[in-house]
Amino acid sequence: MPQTEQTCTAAESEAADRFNQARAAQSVAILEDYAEMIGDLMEEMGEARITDIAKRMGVTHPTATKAVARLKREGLAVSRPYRGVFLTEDGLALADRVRARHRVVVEVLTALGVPPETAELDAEGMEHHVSDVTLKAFEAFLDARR
Amino acid sequence: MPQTEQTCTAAESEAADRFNQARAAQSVAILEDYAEMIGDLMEEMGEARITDIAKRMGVTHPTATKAVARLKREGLAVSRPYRGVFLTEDGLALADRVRARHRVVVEVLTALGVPPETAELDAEGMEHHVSDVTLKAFEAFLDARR
DNA sequence: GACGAAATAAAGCCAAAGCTACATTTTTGA
DNA sequence: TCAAAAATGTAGCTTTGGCTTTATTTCGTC
Ligand SMILES: [Mn+2]
Ligand SMILES: [Mn+2]
Ligand SMILES: [Mn+2]
Ligand SMILES: [Mn+2]
Repeated sequence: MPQTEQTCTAAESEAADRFNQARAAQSVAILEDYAEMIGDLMEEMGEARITDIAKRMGVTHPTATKAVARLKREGLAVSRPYRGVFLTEDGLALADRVRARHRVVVEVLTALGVPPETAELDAEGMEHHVSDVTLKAFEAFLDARR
Repeated sequence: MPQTEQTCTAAESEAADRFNQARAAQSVAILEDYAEMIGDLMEEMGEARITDIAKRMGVTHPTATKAVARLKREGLAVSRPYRGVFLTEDGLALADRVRARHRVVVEVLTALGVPPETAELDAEGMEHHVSDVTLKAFEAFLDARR
């Protein structure tokens, strides 16, 4: 039977889909940034202290504590009171994926003529909205021009 | 006198700057999306009704109402109770800038081999983190390959 | 070992952005 | 005309991610 029921137009639902995807990406952006950064600190210092996390993120330490609580709740990190924070296996995997994507985005931007410092700044926000499909395209583009 | 005072390392302050810029961009992202979208509705229908705004954004109407309240507070829109929403001169200028940037981002993505539908989806989030410097680079890149 | 400094925790405030539920106004059409 | 439907407003709840302030714990040093 022809489905003529329609609660919204095509333009409406397409736009809504776009905004919903952008919102979804944004809701994990902070998790991604913290995971990547805690991974960096673990690499550099062996562990990630709340103070160092807060300094790197440019926030106060209670804010960092809350973010770490969310990471723990999502199974991405572990920590005991007054001790350092450590990524779980899942957290490490996320950190690695995010770090690799970050690098690709920066490389693409610089390849397009964006100054390196600007590329770093813009990539920090853009990266979270780069889907797997787009990431593959970016990698192919970079490979092709070597 | 040599300024040896240092409250944080270079790595820390650079990272913090990056995250602060990303946060700043995010805080205006929703304003930008609503402004662009209300501009579209004004073009298509002469005015933007709360119901249509909500449908396009994929949110409920109270959420749309709150966003419009913020636009009005920031001098980007005007409206009277139970009537349509209209962009101010500032709001229109913002909408035009945002719409142009959106198009450039989509074009760059497709030029890099991203499928059009994916480009539209990803651009909706990425656009807000594209600085003026990067936008200029994007435009130059597109111009060069014509 | 004790004490001061540093780090961490905990409590609570705020604004933004989503939602539901309900009240009110406007529009539509019989 | 006027009653039902649609649109809009309003109230209030939740989560998130900032913040400040205050309490507690750990650490470094003498
Ligand atoms: Mn980031
Ligand atoms: Mn990053
Ligand atoms: Mn957008
Ligand atoms: Mn857009």
